[in-house]
Amino acid sequence: MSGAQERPLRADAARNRAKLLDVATEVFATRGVGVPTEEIARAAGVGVGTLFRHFPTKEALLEAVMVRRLEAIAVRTTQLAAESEPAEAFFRCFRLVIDQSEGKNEFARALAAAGVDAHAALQESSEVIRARLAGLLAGAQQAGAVRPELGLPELIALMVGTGAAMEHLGADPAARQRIFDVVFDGLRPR
Amino acid sequence: MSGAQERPLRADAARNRAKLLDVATEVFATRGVGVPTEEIARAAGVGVGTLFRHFPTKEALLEAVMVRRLEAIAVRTTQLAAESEPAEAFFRCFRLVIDQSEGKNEFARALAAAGVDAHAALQESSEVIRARLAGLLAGAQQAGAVRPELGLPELIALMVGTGAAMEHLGADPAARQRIFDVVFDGLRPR
Amino acid sequence: MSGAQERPLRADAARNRAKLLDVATEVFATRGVGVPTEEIARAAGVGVGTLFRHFPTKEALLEAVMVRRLEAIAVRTTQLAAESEPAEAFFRCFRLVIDQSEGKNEFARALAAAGVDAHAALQESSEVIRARLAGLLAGAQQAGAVRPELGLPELIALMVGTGAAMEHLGADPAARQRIFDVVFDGLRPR
Amino acid sequence: MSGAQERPLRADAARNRAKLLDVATEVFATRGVGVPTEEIARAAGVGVGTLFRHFPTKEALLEAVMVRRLEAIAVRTTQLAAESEPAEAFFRCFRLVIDQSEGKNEFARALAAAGVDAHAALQESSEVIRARLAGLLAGAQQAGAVRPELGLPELIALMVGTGAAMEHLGADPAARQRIFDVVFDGLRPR
DNA sequence: CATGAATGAGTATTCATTCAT
DNA sequence: GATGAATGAATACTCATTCAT
Repeated sequence: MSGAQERPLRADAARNRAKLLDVATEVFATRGVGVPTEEIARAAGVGVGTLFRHFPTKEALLEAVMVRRLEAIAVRTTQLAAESEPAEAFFRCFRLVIDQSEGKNEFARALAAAGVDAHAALQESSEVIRARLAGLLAGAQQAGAVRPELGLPELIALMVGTGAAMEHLGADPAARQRIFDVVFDGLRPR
Repeated sequence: MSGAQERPLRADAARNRAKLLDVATEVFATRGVGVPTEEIARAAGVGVGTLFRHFPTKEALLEAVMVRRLEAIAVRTTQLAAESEPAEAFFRCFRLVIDQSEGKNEFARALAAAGVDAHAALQESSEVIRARLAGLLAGAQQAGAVRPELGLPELIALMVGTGAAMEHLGADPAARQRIFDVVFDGLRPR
Repeated sequence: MSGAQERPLRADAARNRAKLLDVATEVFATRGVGVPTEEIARAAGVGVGTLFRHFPTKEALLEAVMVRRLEAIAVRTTQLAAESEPAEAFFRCFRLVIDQSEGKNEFARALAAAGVDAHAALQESSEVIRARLAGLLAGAQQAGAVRPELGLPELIALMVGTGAAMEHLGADPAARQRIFDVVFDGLRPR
Repeated sequence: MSGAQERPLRADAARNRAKLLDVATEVFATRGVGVPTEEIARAAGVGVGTLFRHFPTKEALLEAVMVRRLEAIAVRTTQLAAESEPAEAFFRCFRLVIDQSEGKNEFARALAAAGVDAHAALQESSEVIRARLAGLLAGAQQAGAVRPELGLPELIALMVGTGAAMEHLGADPAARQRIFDVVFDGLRPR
């Protein structure tokens, strides 16, 4: 169910792969996707060759980074959905998604990819999230906590937009809260 | 009023400059800022040399594009402010800004530049807009149409975010309207 | 006698031409031949078009600069030869040539061109100088003031070399004199 | 002893680097420093990328070429100084320096760099040579073989100048010898 | 498997020269 | 004649990707 079957990777290879993902996540988030592959490899303590062995393309690396993020979100989302009532779960998830989107506009792209085209590998992860979000939305709407006319596309667009707003706003927590106030109040019926 | 005086520019030169700006605006918006300068020049029907005569740097070209956008917005904003009552003016301007932001995330950058630092040339245009937006915001707040705790930074962030949301959503007018409903309702007090 | 016949040039055109030559001489000497034509034109207070009307090529401009220098040297050389005895005339001319070669290695090139290939226009001026130098050399040799085995090529090479040495040395007059002492003593028989 | 330690470089990499240096030395000497990097790379049988991997800048390549020349001269100079008496050592070194300066005015630049400022990397090599030359000069002066009033700057200038003279003169060995006669006799006291 | 040297297409920018105004 | 806008070939340098060691 998760693409082509892969042999289990030797321990060091797995470590390299994980380190590359960590470094790339950090680097893409803080400095954008324009950073040269060599630099990422060096920061991960491996040669470029190794990077390209694990990820045949720079784009593949970016994709893997996004997938990992999406999967993390999917997991947390599932937890939250289990822990809380529908309405609360919905809003906590919304907030979670935004808070996860630290760094540049890279995550916006990730979500955008989830919503729009999505390369093969992303497809799967984003489908999971989309399904989860759809479920949360429906639950919140049935609970009368969210405007009933909103669809999944609008929800995702609002998440992307709120993420962009936060990114532009910077770190001021009070201001961030005011943004959430606006969006969350706006989401409520009437 | 805006820096060194410039001689009026020959007719053909002015035409080329304008064409370059138009093409660059379009191209940056649809395909991002990574598009080669040569391609922009070719699309404008001139040689690269001409492009670099008018804009000494690719960045200078981008800046000029943004300035033109900001100035257009400033003008329309002023008109709207004069025509309507405070509350209506505020919401019409908000919508105007978003509707002007067609194409990729390029406009988000323009507004971001307006909100953050911006090179010298942008500074002026963005100051004008910021002042105008501040005035509109204050007016709408005094009229009781907008939450009083919001400041200019939050307003700009919300505009950037709403633009991003729209971009991600695509053209569907009903869905766009639902986004506006959320944001505008959220902006209102209580 | 001086190449193709030219119509006498209108007064302003002649002024422009002279100004361009002056500026180019200065600029080539102080900043090398890499300076853009536009800059030379601007410094002369004319447009590039005018520059290229007078000198169809950048190289042609450089050539004209050299020719003027060579002609000036030829004139001074002739004067000196008339005023002094052979031996003194020789050494005064040598010194003159070196002192004229202010600035960069541009004059070395001019003399090199005189000695070696020389584009058509240079040919004539350099021939005049070569003849004059040959005469001075022969006179000094007959007067027993210069080693009899030296030929014109060696003399020119020594001038080029002394010019290069001076250029490298800078302005210190005492040091320059010591270079002259070495070369002049070396030129004497025995 | 000379800056950061460098790992030994793989065999093929070392070969490429050496080939590039050889080619650049030849090409800069015969055709000047204006030769395109691509051409140098092609002549060395590598891609441009390889050239820029070894020398991050065209200027760095030129510098490396000069350093190699200076070092070679320093080595030979030291040998000669050890083999001969002061006076003979001085003149043999002078001749050596000149004979090494084949090709255009490129070596003049190298020596000029040695005499004037020079980028960091050149500094060291040129210091070695300057010290060696100063020693030779002092020795020859104490032996009464060279005019006592000459300093190191004049000596270097004379070398640069003699090199320029030779370059201008071409290959004729008899004529070259006559130039040496003039300069060497001129260097002697009285 | 890991390494990092090699590759070369791609990009912004300059500048001699031409030509419409 | 003079002007300076337009041209486009040329050039240094970057970076994703391949492959010999």
